[in-house]
Amino acid sequence: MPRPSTRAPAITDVAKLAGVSVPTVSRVLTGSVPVSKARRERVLAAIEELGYRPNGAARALVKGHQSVIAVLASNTTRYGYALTIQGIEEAARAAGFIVMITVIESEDAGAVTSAVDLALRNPVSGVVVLKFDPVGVAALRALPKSLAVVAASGSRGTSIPHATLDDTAAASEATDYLLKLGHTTVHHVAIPSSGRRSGRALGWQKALERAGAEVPEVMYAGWEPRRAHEIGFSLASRPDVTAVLCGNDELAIGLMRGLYDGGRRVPDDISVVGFDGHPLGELWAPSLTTVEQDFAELGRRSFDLVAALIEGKPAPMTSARQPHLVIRESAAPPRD
Amino acid sequence: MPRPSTRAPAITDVAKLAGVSVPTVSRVLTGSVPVSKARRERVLAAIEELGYRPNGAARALVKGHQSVIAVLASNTTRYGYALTIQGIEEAARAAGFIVMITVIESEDAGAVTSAVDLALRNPVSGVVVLKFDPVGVAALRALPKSLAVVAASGSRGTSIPHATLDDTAAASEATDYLLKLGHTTVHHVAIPSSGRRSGRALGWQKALERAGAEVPEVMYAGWEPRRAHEIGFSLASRPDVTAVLCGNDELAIGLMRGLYDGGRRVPDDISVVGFDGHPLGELWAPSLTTVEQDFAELGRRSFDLVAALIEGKPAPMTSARQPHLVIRESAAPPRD
DNA sequence: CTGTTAGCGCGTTCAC
DNA sequence: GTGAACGCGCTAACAG
Repeated sequence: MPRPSTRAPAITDVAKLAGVSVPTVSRVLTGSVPVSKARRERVLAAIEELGYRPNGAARALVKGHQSVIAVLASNTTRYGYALTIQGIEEAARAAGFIVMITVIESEDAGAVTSAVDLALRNPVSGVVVLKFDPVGVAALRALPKSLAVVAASGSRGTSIPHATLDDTAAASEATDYLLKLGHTTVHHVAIPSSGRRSGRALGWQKALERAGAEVPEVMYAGWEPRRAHEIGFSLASRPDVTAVLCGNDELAIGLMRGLYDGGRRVPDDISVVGFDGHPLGELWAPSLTTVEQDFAELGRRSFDLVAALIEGKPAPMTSARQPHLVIRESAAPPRD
Repeated sequence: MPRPSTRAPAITDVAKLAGVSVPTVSRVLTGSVPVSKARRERVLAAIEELGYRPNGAARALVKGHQSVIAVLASNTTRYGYALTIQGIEEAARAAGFIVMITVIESEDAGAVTSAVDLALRNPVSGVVVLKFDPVGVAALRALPKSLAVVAASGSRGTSIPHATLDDTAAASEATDYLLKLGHTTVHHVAIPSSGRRSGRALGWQKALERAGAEVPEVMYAGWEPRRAHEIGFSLASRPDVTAVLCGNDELAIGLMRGLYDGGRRVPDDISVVGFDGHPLGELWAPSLTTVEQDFAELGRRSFDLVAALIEGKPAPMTSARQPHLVIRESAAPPRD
């Protein structure tokens, strides 16, 4: 069983082997100050031979922070979350940063502060909070103001910098589409939201109001496709429901199966539109009409934002590629 | 725009405010040595007032390592990968560790070493490699022997400690099931594998050989459900194919849609069995018969293993909850 | 129980 | 260009 045994080589070892002083090694490492070619090469050779790797903790101690950005999220596996994190990691790695992930299991104050404490125990350069839900909002509140913090979110920010995906407009677009198809109104099965009402629910409601259509009560499904399945099953016995906009694709899929189990057909009896652009949506039968969102891009942008904050540069206010409706098979004109 | 401005409070600030020496503060922090109640409370109050948080880099410098474990993976969003990472993070957080994630984009030597260097620039206590594919294998090779390293994998390990999910046996079970249903043989659509052949392919082949059934050529689909869709579509015109075991559920879903588009019905015309237990599988129509695997548990176990290595304890050789077949609707006896 | 002293590995003065 | 000296924040090893 391999035990961490031999001490990792330190800069002093390199200096000794190369026959130079420690600062000289440091200089070739950072490239801050020129070093004579001969010495540089000896240092490089020594580094190579020893397999030396600078100690990040020592570096961080000197510089005050390390090239690490913390990501705070309530979940890492859900589609949008996972993709956003992937985008953050990708951009971070390209910039020589590494990402630490800490999940916050609930919006309970204890869970939030203990997770934040754990994450901030390391001298991170900045933090990205996935503000897709109430947990994200709570995390933002618990973060010290002195840090470089950005939120990745669906809704626009307040005081702290936000990278956003405007799902409100996209939800309106999807709702308009269903209305235009001839449905008298559109129902909404919602995911948990960061505010009183998610951007998606807001956009849906606005579109309905603008069209003078009735605004049905929102059905809350949490994150569980199974719950959406139940909702779908019960909706199957309600002939007044002809179109449903779902808070995300997993719910849409659960809903469609519930509808199917209840004896209703999509899109013949009822139209369903999802949200996010989950890769399995297009493989469903019927394939899922949905609002595609570029979460990876949101993640990259979030990183760019923190990076700018860290360097004290003005935040690059380039807006993200916005969500857009992708028309497939699951929505159609109503029956009659 | 909030810039990182005011220096974070350090232990000296706390000591000064509490009117004690620095080591005393350290002692109440670590609890290593008893401190008189009066002083302890003053220290605690000062910590509270200042919002002090110990600097992990400084700690790491002293202790030789910090409470950080690095996770190396080729991907963070695919179902099994994401869940394993979730499990690692969960166990790590419970133990006061935080996880850093670095993705390795390809098995190309450059990509591997640069990612490993980036990850190890920080003084991690240990590392977990997701050895589900060739990239994981390459990463393992690039890691220094002096580190506490464990692989989370489907296949059993060689020199380094492994936490495994025995998918070979489970693949045999699934294949046996299809054979028992009356299929003369079973085809296999494979994911990329960490070895020449994945455990899943191996188990499938073994079961076939044991039963004296013909072993068809493996169809490689990569990770893309779309590719499985194409395979399904082409398989639709091959009446000799009556049962397919897929390397994962996403492929199974893509395959089923391809079959559907090619005019074949599942399970009437053809049986399909997936792998992993993706939550959307049960919502498909037909719901997907699959081999469920507890990836989160694999992740937790992987962390427990590194944690043990770090402390120099013998590795806890408790075996993980093993994958098992979940029978649903997508597999049935052949037509004739 | 407590304060003093030393040192973790590195970058950054500052002299030469 | 280069080396010597110092300090980042913290804990461990000593004295008391």
